[in-house]
Amino acid sequence: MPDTNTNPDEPKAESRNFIEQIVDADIASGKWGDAGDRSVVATRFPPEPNGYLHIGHAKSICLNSGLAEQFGGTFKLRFDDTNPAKEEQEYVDSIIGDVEWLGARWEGEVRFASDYFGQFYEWARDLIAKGLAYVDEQSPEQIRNNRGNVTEPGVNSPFRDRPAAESLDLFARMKAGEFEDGSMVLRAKIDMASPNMNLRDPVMYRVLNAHHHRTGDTWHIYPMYDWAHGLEDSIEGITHSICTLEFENHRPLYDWFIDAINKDRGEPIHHPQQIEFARLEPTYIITSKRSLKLLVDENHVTGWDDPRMPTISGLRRRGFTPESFRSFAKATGVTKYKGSHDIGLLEAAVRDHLNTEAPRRMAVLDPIKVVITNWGEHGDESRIEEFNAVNNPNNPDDGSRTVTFGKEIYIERDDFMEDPPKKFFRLGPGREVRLRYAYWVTCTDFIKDDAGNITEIHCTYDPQTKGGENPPPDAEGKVRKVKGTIHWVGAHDAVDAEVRLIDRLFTAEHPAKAPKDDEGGWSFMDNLNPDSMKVVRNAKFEPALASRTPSESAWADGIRRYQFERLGYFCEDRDSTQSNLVFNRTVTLRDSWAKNAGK
RNA sequence: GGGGCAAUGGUGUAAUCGGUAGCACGACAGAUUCUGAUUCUGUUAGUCGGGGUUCAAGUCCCUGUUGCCCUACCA
Repeated sequence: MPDTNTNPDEPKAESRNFIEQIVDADIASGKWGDAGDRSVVATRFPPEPNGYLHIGHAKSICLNSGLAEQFGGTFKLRFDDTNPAKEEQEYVDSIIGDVEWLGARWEGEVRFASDYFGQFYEWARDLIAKGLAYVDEQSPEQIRNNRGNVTEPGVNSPFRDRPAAESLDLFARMKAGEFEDGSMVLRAKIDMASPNMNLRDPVMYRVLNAHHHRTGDTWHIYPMYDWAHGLEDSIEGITHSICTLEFENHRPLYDWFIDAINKDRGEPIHHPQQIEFARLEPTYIITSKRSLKLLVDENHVTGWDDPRMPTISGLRRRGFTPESFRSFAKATGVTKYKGSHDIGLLEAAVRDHLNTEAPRRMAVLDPIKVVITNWGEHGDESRIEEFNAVNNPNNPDDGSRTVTFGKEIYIERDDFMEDPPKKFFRLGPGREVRLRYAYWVTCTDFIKDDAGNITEIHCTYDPQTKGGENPPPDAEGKVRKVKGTIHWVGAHDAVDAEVRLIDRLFTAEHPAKAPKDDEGGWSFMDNLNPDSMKVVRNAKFEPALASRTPSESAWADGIRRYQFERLGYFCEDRDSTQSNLVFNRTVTLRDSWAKNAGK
């Protein structure tokens, strides 16, 4: 047996993902500073402001900011705004809001790659002077054709060996705006025969006579992502430059650029370490920004923050919490394996959070009227009785509120069956159920309209069950039992409301994946779920849902969230007004009855 | 015909020097319950294939297979 000096009573050390292990090793070896100094860890989140952030970005934010937090290092927020054609201020604003909402705290000001354009330009001139870059006047087509392919080497540009002075002059004139878009580029002089296509003299700058959302018209050339990105990280002193798997083949290029700048240089510039991990790929969701933009532009959804969208703003509007994002990010792990992640994990995470935090309320989505026929036999027929309802049985500190009961109430249409099976624990002719917090009632009759729809149910109540309590034992000592408890809302004080029942936007587990027999006609739009949002306009709410009750604590983001008993978790939509309440369903409760009924 | 990366239950992930394959979600059973929720208990099921080294292999070596990425003046 091996030496087992571990104490079984000691909690097992938390497992570390492969990135944490790298950081641990770097700190131990003193790679970035004094050995053991954890505060040297510097990470960042570098979005391009060309769309709204989605749940995959949320994971990256959690990973990067979480690492900095865990080690006591720093986390920065930087926009990668190197392409003026696609980027807009609206996206900058939404992204900042999303990162804040998630709870990630960045160091100092928000940064922009465009702030470093001058530095990039100087370093590019330096590379030209060293004979490591050149201005190429080939057309885009020629450049593409001369690049070769994965098995064939490319051929050198005829401009590759032009004198540095000539390139320097041309580069200055490119910057000055003397040339047309696409007329020439600055290329790194690496190796046109490299098996890594990224090293076949990649383009560093292109002529783009375009207006930039921050630098205006000062530039006529813009750096390519591959040239800029590693330099941005270098300038900001990023130690661990975390990105997704598809950039693995780019890492040698980023290393080459830094080495090229540092060649013959007195004080070398900082050389970040890039680490790639597999992006989050949740089921039933698409995360391509292009596709998401298409959904918005073609009005398949109402906007980037439509509650069906996998964007952070959409999921927030749907009711998901920052905590649920963080635990989802943690649950999905950090690896280099490109799998897919069950969206059920996100739903489990938000249920878990909301179960402890969300006050309970009663709401009837598809109301059917119930008349208590013997209400007048035990007192004034018009009387209203008050009952105490706890806000959260799992959290006694949440207090309670009052619900009121009278002769007429509403229950859920689903909670009554004319001819129920034995295992149906709800209402049916002759059956008795508990109305939560109120009384036990027995169905004596029901009324149908000409179309055969049930329009009204008649019940008697048992005054001995006041508050929903069990009735006293009978003469033989037996206590009557009831199998089911259902929710209800008093007809006399019910508040009308609109409820949006949100379901997954796509019906396919992998909506972006074309079927095998696709011959080109397929589109991810084919997988759109026609029932992704059902709007219920005649829901009945208990009055305590109309506004926040005094006993209720406010949510950090100001969004009111509740559990509607037996239905699910819901939050108030931003369309909601005092006179027209609108709620979104975040997620249903787990429902083993519905699951078995479906079998 | 090239280069890079990856492979552990249904899904996602752990396993420190080569030493009991663990956790979460799900599924299934049962208990509790004024939410068919929650909670609790139990069950289920896994190291991509083939060789090799070793007392001992998810882990080391050889070899094969499968999947993903790479030929924008996008990021």
